[in-house]
Amino acid sequence: MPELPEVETTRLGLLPHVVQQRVQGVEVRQAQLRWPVDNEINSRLPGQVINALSRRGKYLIFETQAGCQLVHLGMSGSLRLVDACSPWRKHDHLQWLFASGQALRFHDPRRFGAVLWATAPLQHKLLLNLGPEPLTADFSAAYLQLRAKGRKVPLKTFIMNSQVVVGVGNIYASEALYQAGLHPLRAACTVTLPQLTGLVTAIKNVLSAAIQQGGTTLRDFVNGKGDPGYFQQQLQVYGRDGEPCHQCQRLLILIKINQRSSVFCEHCQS
DNA sequence: CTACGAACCTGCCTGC
DNA sequence: TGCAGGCAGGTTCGTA
Repeated sequence: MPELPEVETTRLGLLPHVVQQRVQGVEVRQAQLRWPVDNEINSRLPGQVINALSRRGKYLIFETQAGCQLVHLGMSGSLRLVDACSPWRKHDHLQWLFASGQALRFHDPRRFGAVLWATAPLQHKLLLNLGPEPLTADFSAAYLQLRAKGRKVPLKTFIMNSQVVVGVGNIYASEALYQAGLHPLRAACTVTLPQLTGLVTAIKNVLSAAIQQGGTTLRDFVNGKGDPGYFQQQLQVYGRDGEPCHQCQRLLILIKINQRSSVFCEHCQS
């Protein structure tokens, strides 16, 4: 479900309801997620005040004086604010109870998500080697050129690698490559600097637009308040295989790249 | 170092 | 109606 725009949408939605709130209690009903829920969530988090809610890549970081809770939504995870006494739904695995009487529930049918604890989150093993944030100046064509040197992997695989740049998942990689007119199978090292410039611009454009629209809802993504996103109405290629390209009217092609569906236009992307 | 496949899980849709 | 198979927004890990 969530790529960077969905995680950011979740963060923005939760921000006013979570920051400065004291965690009164934690209830873990299913600790077996991608990795077992860290014990510190039970032992150290209760009683702490959430000082800030930040994001690194697709990780949400709940900051407290005692340490930070990291939440990754995986493929199907979502966080939702509910009334503390509202009934638990199937696949609600965790709840954080706040002094306000609201509770934050972690819902994740596939359990690919994670809830972890770190005293220095950016030094955590899973965050330490992440590439730059796509919406900062660190993510530039010059940087990409440096990283692409000698890499023969498909361009789509390259930009979906979180060590290269964070936050670009299957939907937005497909959209950005289409917008930049670049073929998803192009070997990364063959892309010229002007083309990388266009690609960087396209990635920033697509992600920014998606955040503005509240993310993409294909099945069940909702923000912290339970609202869906609207960016799916602006998808140009993802999920449109067999339909006409909006630029040339030829039919869009679907191929598998690393077991992931990749839709593109053979005529407009090279 | 790079590249590829498998693995983690459940739900939903398609076709027989 | 039932069931098998394939698919899904992510990421790590083991193996060549």
